[in-house]
Amino acid sequence: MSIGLTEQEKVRRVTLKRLIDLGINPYPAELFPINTNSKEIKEGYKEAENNFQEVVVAGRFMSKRIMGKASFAEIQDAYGKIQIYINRDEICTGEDKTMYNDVFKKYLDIGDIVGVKGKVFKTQVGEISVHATELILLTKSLRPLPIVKTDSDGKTHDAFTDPEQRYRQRYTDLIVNPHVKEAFIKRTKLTNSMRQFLNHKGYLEVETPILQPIYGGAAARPFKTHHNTLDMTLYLRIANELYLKKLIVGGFDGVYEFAKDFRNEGMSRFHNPEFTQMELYVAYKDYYWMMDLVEEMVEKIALDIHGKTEVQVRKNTINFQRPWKRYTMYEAIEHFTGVDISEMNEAELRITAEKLEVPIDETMGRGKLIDEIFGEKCEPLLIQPTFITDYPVEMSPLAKKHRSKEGLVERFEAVCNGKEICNAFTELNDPIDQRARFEEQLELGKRGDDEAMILDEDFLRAIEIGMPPTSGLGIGIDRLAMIMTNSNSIQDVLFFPQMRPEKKAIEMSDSEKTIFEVLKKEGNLEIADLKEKAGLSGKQWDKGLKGLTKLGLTKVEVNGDTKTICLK
RNA sequence: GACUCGUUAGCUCAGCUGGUAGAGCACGUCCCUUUUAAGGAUGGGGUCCUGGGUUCGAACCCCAGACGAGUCACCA
Repeated sequence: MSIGLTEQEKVRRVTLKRLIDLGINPYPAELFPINTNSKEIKEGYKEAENNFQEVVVAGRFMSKRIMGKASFAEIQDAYGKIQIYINRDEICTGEDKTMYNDVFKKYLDIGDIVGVKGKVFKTQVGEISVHATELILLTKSLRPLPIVKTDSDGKTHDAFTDPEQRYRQRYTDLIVNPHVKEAFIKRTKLTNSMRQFLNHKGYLEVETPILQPIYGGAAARPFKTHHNTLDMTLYLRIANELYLKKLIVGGFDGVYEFAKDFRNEGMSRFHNPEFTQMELYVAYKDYYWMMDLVEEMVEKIALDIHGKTEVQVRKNTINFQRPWKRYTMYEAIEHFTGVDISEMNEAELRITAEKLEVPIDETMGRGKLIDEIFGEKCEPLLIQPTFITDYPVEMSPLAKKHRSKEGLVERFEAVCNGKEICNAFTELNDPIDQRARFEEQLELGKRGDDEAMILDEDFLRAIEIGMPPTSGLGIGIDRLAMIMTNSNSIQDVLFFPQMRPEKKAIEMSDSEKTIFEVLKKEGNLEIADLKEKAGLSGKQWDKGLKGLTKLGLTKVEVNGDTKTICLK
């Protein structure tokens, strides 16, 4: 058998061959006509009615309990598990008992996908089961699955928990860890609920470019790529804000997009290089209006997913019921630190930050200092959903200046469970001001801020043509999904989180290669001769030769006193 | 990027002071007609993450590295 397979994998390949020899196709092409599933059966079966008497189900073999001529097995389909009862003389009506004795008992393994025809009944122990009349192999599994068992006390044994393996082999994770599937179903409910809400309001779902010649709409480092035909640099979008605003200029009065965005930055349990945001732009609205919309929408999402507005996240019960608390940033800082910073200049802020033990540095301006104090002293304490409004102008080059407060913009974030979940503005539509703000960003860029925004002439042209007063929103779908599914890490709400590449499978080690090369060049050699020619240390020599023998590449021929190493 | 912890059978994990690598489940063979973490008997299965070092001898001690997790830093 092939090198590198485990014993269990070899056994399964032998089994596969036996099945083929028996004329059973382990990978049949034709459709399998299932007419129900585990959930329907468990919920709908009534002993008195004697219903579900001709069922056809299919799923993955998850356990097998053989007791002589009768057996129980469990199959798992998309909705859960159901027990199958198999009796030898019913599966094999004639004299030939191969189907039961060999195929079922020996050749069907945990992990195989099978179809079952039969009738539903309740066992003596009271478990609703399918009494099989026919068993059909639909797919042979060649790799053993981790076996997770739950005992009568509900205690789980041998759970498949290693995060690395779970993320790298999400398919396995999904098979053996039912709660994982639940979390992803909730995530999809979330986006469905949001989409339904926005469609109901009459907004248009759109798609905008992911490959962009100029990246913009946020402050972040991008991924860079190259288009061969046009011979130009393209960037994976870090946001889609500017494109959506161009559509508002074009005359749509409400557009939204569920957007995969890409940021070439650090990874953590809150950050993945690609993540999903929903951005929404609505004409003739301002940020107050948008706050109402966010409250309404997120409350609905919680209701759609959980049937109530309260969501348990670790130790905290978060209640999304409207209305949410609203603080201006100044109010929030005063509330949590007792310090009123609204009238402070940069020097005073610096002193305040130091008093509050907020880490700061020389390069920080007034806006950044305020943001640092907020981020350090307020944000982590905001567990219940809370709107924070009116941010310093320096940090928001795309937001409109506040209608009445000097130095601030009309911007809000919703903070929940100590983390930002959305960001919204009354959008800046004054082209003169917008150009000036971009130019300030250019200055920052020249001073070394590699996340400063780039001036986008096409966007400015659009704004000059005229964008109606508009309110815009960006809401982090992954972060919201983490809260709605009580997940501690973004990796738990992404099917395939980004990971370092897996280590390559076994190849020849250096010492093995050295010996192998000598043998290839010189032909078969006597053992001492080979050792000398290889020129390896004792340890390496021993390891290398043993390794080669194990890989099945060499063998030792003994002839009297001389031992010769041969290539196979 | 810093610190801490981890990496041993297909899975979950033990492995004492450095002395021939273990358990449960899974797998192979055998027994058993309503069981359920089914049971009983028996057997096979290992690059102890990788590479160096110390040692008569390393899963274990030392050094370097890989991968992962957590905390912090960074992150509009």
